[in-house]
Amino acid sequence: MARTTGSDGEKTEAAVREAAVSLIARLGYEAMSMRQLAAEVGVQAAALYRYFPTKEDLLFTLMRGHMEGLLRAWEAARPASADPVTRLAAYVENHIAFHIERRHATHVSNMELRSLSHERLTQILRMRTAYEKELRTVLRDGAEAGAFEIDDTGLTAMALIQMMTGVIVWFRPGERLSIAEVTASYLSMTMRLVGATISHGTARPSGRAGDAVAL
Amino acid sequence: MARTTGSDGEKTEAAVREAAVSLIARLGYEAMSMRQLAAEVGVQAAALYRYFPTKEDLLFTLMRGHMEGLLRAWEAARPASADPVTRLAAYVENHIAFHIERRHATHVSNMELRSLSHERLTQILRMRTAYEKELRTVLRDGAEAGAFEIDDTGLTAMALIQMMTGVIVWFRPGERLSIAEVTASYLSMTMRLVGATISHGTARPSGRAGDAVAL
DNA sequence: GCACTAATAAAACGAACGTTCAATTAATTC
DNA sequence: GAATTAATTGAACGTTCGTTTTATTAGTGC
Repeated sequence: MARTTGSDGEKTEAAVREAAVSLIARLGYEAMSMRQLAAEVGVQAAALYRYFPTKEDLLFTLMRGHMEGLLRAWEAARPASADPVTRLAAYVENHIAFHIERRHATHVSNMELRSLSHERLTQILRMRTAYEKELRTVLRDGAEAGAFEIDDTGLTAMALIQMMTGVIVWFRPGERLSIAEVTASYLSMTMRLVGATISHGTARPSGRAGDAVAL
Repeated sequence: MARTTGSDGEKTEAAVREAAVSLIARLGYEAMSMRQLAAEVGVQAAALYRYFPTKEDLLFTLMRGHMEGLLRAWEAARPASADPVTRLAAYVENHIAFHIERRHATHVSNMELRSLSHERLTQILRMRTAYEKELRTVLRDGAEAGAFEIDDTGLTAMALIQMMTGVIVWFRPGERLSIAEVTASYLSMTMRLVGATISHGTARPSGRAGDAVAL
């Protein structure tokens, strides 16, 4: 009863991460035991400690990966265009697509922050702030260019992010609405919320094809 | 080593509830131990069981009280007027005021649902749905009356509620913005989001005095 | 095929958990 | 002021927790 046939470190680690995201999203970090996680992976609890020195290390690794992915996704989606409407549309589309695709991981990253040590919490919040700052910049540029009408850039950015991220609370793929429909609605609401002047036709973004719909 | 001088059941129960809301909001339900809670109240852990038979009973009691308070607050704030803009403004103002005043309890009610038994979860969700339905009704009536331009009433209601409730995540009383300023901004964003026709001057609501600001 | 390393199991650690129970004292009732 | 009730303590229960240690087997390099 020791090393099992076909065992592979990389596969086990990946399975642990995947199972952990799912379990933490469902039960919460504190409520998930290492034995439960191990059982889900099909391994003994002690085996987990070969990959993650502590339970909190596991949580932090998951969160950091999620935030890095979010920042990378936006870097890849960020349009070259300087047009504020195009840039805002790209932000909204990327945010919604990313969060719907990774509902569980987003849940973990948003709900379990209090289980991190102070130092690691700071690290995650720094990444989150950097991501939010991107939206504030788009909004401020747009307001200065006269494309948006915004009272308070910071407040508006927070309101938009909360609104968009909230999608993961109620949206279930395959139900009444498609991802494209949801994205189109949120895009429309966003543009109205920031008082976008209806230049560029109906603010049809350039971004990825297929998930944008006329407003 | 028994009953202490000046001890009073009602006061102790109230102190337990207050301390529990604060502790659960800060640490999370699973992470808060009954001994920790008892220490905060200045009592031994066993004393808590005189008021709440189990830890989950305590959580449920807090959540139910919070949701009942929210529904009652809306019933009291609901305007007699049939004007959609007035009704929507009242909903937004009540929602933001209530949630800012009870940040901790809202946190608990929104984040700890998974720690409830199935039956009790259903009970809380029923109340939440009833509250959300009030907003959907306002939106639908407004759309039918031509006062709002709304794609999808259900989706818009969820987006608005997420946006408004998100206030408790970043808002801290006494910082840059006052409650009145925040409420005014959210009111303005809400009206633009639903495409409110700018009837009734600038949608100046009738509701409570003092916390509404011209848009 | 032998030495070495990677991956796991099995068992155990002390600590903390929610909860219960019996004893004890303060307040209240008559 | 005795009897009764309300409020709490202190100690203990069995369980579960995250983690560590040791032993054992599967795969890898030569």
